[in-house]
Amino acid sequence: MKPTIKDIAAESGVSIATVSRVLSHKTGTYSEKTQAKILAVAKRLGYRKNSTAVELVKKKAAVIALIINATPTNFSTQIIDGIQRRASELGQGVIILYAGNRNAELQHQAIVTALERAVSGILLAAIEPDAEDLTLLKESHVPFCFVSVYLGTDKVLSVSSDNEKLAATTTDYLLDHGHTRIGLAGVDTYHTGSQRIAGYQRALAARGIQETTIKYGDYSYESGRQLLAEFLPLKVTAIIAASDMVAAGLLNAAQEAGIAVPEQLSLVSIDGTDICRITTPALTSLTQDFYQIGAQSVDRVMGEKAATFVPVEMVERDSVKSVSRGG
Amino acid sequence: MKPTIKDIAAESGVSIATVSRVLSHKTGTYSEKTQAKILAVAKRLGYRKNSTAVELVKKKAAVIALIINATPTNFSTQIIDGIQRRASELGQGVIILYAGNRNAELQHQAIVTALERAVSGILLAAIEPDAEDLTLLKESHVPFCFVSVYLGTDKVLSVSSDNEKLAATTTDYLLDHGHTRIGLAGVDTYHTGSQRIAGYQRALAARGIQETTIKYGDYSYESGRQLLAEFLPLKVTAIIAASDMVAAGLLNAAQEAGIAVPEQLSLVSIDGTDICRITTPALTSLTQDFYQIGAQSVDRVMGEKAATFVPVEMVERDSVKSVSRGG
DNA sequence: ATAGGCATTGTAAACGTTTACGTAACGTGC
DNA sequence: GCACGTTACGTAAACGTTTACAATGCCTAT
Repeated sequence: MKPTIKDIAAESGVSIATVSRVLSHKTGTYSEKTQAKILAVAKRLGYRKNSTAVELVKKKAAVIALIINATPTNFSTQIIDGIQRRASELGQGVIILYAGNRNAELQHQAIVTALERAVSGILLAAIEPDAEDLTLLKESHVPFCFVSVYLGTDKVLSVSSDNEKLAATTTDYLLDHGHTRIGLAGVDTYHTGSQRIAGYQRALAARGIQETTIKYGDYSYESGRQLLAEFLPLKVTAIIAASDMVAAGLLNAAQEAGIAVPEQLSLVSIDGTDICRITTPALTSLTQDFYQIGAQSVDRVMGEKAATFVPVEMVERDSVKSVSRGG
Repeated sequence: MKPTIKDIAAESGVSIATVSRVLSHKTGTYSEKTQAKILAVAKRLGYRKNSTAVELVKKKAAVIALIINATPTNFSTQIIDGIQRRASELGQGVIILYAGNRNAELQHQAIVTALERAVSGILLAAIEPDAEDLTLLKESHVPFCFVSVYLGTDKVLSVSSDNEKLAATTTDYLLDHGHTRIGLAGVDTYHTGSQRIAGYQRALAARGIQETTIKYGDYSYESGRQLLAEFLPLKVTAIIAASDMVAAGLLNAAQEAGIAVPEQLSLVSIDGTDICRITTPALTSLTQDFYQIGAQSVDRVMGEKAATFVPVEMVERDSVKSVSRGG
């Protein structure tokens, strides 16, 4: 049987209270002599604390729940990495709960599971909540934070890139390189997609361009492959891809169709993961700092100082060509 | 305050024992009438069970701990996905603990944390344990299983590809395409690397080839980029890359050096993730079934039937050229 | 009528901690 | 020598469940 503080108490001739105080470092409440004695006995017995019991009496688990879509995006590892490290620094464990694929039922279930465990915070990565979930979360009084999704309000905690600004920056970049017929590929119809569309349209409008070319998708490689054909008749000279995978799909489809990138078609990708370095040509990208997004969301949910928007960075590689104005 | 079974009991005029029985579906121990009454009250009060309390009294958490290296390999999401789904089917949650980067201290800490939580099983993904950890795990009497690592013995549970056979198959594939000067790039010096080297050497020896060309690395893109230069003087016509990322590194370095793939150099990658489809040319790969590796490791650790080795598959794409014998 | 069995419920202990409160011993200052 | 403070420790309740065991009432067979 696993030894408990009771065993240590018996063995060292003190009460369990004293053992508990020593083992949980309540300094100033015990003598050095007893400390040494108890520590020695604990070690000899191979004692290991029972977190469950601690959590029960403290009514809080030192654990952050991360709810995430089952379809693993290529950046989720970076987010998880950031969350894990920062959580670890704050003495928190991380429990990951999958929410299926935009499956409302599973999503709800994941939140309930997190609540049942009395976690210290809930992180929702790339999840668009429905009204019921939002109510459930609010009423639970457990702090929660959306990760890589901004609901357009500051009433709810979230950490992400500023999607609107990000799309505007990318559009401006292409405009500055002389492109005027610019497409936007693979965005969805939820918050993230809408914000990017807004930024894209705003940047174009600022230069007097009303005409926009938006093709919806699901951020996947397949999505990019399929979408290329839809852009061809529209004579765009550049496309902004909503994700690295979409960009890779567009790129490969273009190459198969005999369209040279960047000579005949420029491509900028939003995300900037390793994927961009691997393709030929390497993809110029508006790179998001997913590690920071993860790390700061932990700060957010634990009540530490953190920004809502994490800075992005334009990384130039080989998929964009400058065109002469009016060319 | 969150309602407990005590509140429900008071509200519906029964004892907490009855409430517990109804809520945990101990069918046959309560009447339909009481069940209906209790369920109604529970719902009205917004009752949610306290998993911590349940775990304490049951002395087991319905949770599997997954210990994983901090460096996220590009296949870890697939493994995690497999683990998560199968665990969910078996009614288990998943708690992920990062073990740093081959950091013995953190690795040890992660195991201790898992033990403190009284998890129902421990999964160690892509982790090579030291002797102390192995002892700790064995003495804990918590079932544990290595994932994507085979320690070369059946005394310890593990689920992975058969690395030796996998390397032999890949080598045979290149031999069958007429290659005789075949390199092996990016393997490590631990179990996985050694097993692959053994398979590679065995396959070559079977055809009377004693000369081998092995370059060690760490499975990364950078590793692949650097290694190419070391192969050039050796006049190999084909290289087996220890991972997709190594293959991508080799490929891009080759393209920069003006070496055409597959015309002047053939490449086969071990792993077969999405990366292989994205590069130009697409990489022929010995594809591992990481999802299954994850899923079966859960079965393993939960005492269900599962195989140690998960089948692999040769997927032909565009990075291998046939050469005429003696050419 | 009575014993026995069954269905249903209650009582209370247990799980392994933390911690409020009480207390004993031992100065210390007067 | 006494009040008082401090240090070190013990007692016991509490956290929210599960479950062994006991108890009750009712039904049935004799």
